[in-house]
Amino acid sequence: MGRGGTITIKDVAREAAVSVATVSRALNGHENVAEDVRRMVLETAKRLRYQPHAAARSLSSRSTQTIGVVLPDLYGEFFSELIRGIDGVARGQGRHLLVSSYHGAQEGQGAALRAMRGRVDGLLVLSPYADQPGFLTDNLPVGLPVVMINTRLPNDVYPVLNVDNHGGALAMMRHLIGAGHRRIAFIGGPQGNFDAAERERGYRDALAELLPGTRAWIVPGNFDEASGMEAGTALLKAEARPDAVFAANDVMALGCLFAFNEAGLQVPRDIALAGFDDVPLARFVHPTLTTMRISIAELGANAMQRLLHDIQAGGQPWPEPDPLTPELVVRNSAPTREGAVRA
Amino acid sequence: MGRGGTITIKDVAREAAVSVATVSRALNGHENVAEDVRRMVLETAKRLRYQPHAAARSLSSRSTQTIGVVLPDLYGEFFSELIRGIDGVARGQGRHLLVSSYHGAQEGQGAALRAMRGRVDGLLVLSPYADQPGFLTDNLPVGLPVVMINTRLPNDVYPVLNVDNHGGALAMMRHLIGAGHRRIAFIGGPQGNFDAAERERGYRDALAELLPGTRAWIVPGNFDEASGMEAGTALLKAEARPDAVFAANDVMALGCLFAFNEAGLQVPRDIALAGFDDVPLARFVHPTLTTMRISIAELGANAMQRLLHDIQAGGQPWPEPDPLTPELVVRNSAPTREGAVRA
DNA sequence: CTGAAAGCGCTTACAG
DNA sequence: CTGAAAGCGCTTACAG
Repeated sequence: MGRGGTITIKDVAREAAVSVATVSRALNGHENVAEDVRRMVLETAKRLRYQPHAAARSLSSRSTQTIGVVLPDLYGEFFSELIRGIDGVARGQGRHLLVSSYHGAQEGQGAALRAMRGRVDGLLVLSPYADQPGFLTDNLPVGLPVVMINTRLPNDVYPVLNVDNHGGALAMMRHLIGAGHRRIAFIGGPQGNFDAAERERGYRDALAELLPGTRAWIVPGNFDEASGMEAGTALLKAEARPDAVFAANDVMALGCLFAFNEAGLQVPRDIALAGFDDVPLARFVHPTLTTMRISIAELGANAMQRLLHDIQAGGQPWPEPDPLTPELVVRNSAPTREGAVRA
Repeated sequence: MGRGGTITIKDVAREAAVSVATVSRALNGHENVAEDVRRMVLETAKRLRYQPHAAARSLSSRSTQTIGVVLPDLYGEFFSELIRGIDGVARGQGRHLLVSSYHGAQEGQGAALRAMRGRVDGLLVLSPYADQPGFLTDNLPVGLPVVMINTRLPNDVYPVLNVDNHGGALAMMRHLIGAGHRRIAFIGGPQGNFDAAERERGYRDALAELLPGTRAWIVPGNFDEASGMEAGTALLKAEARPDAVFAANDVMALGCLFAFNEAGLQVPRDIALAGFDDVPLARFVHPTLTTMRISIAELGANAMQRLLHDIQAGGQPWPEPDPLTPELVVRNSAPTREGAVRA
């Protein structure tokens, strides 16, 4: 036995009276082992409770069977769902997950990326710094397969899995307009936020296409509840208030709903309201919130699948993966009008 | 350079014109390196973008700088919060996190535990199988530091971080009784669930101590919303309904609240209601829910701290860690009575 | 303070 | 089908 009482491949070899090479082959299911020898080795390994040492195996086989996941944070529903999706695929393939968060700071993320050397076979990265020139290439080992998630990339060095925010916003606008709304205001998201910008672009494009001549009506927000409340209050001050409000995310829609309730307005009778994301709360508020559902877990699962494909395929050229399509969820805050066309 | 274009310690040594031993010492901050040599090595390593190979380092140093986290699942708020707490401490100490979920099946967990060999310096485990004889010892390398989380253990082989569910239930009962309630019903949790059993025990002990002679009034539940609804409906059918209901968790309390609303009862005027956990929804429902808050992130952080201590301390004897104390959160569903003593 | 060498526990050509 | 040996990229006594 090795020091510390752990069983090594040598112990198994000695006990089974074969060479370590044979033990290794038997355990790894190689073809070139006599059937009876294999059985005997397997049984010996089991009896000794032998468990291969992962670091040693990684070092010689140059494969770790683990995938690194580098995220800004591990907190909250979004990342939780993302990890769930990633984990589901990983388990199915017998891969381990090395998760790493860097809590915002750019230098922290560089370190997190560099520390992955020798620990993982590939990397899933969600990063706001990804579009900084050289950031990825400076910190990532060359040749390591990487898939980016929900990230704007300056070039196509790595495949990216995004959400089709533009298409989702278009779909919501089609729904609202189909339900008869014409004066539709939009509550925007934080400056520089990619998701928010894409959703706003979808709003504008829908107006241009479906209600030509209508002016865009956009109030600022920053994705939190308070900003949604403020936006809602501001909208009610307009001489002619909107007949529908589309918030760039659910949390702001919830704040907006609160403002409408405070003002004594009835949603959707007096004013319709829609969000984006389908947060868990969306189905619990009154009225329940019409929104675009994004399956974050699916996003994670797709990214993982793509990464595993890339790891196995080696350096094949990669077609850009399809973005994830959000799904319209019609609830009570913005119902489909009787007889109107379903979006 | 090594194959694949990666830089190894040899490359740094050659470039710096010293031995690999010196490079290793300089990089690891050992004392016995001349200051100018160290500077030169560090600079060379930086210039070459050298990053030590984690597996190689682990193999020779017998330390991985990573902590394994084995959970039943990665899904939902509980595990998300737990991981957040764990991650916070891990980052502070420069440790990586290898997370593993086994989705319920016992065999899956055994495999997850065994696969940790050579990957981690210690393990954080949350397991419903932990009290099965031999389960832990059969699957865990001897000598590997382990801390269990929220687990009932047959003996004290490993330290356990638990939540003081019994004390929490006592505190809630003190609050309800202090608010003047006398007919307090309890909605129980799933059979065999440790948390649920402890909370029920707290309920019973509080009755025995504070309202001697009162019979316990317990309706079954299984922690989900539907069972809370059923329990609430059942309670209203009693000839004399309770004046307060204490549900073993918030989700059931929410279901119960729904049942009361349906029946036209006003909470808390007609009947008070309390839960346990402080889920995010608790502050959004009407009326807001009085409950016991458990800081799951703190539970995770404490467990991680303890584990790191054990890793560093070697085989010291471990005092059982203190359980986490839940905190009473008084909201509108069960307010403190005017003039009543605060719990 | 520095280097040559052994060793960590595996895998994998290379011979046979 | 099997074994002896080299090698993966580090760290760390051991000499000097």
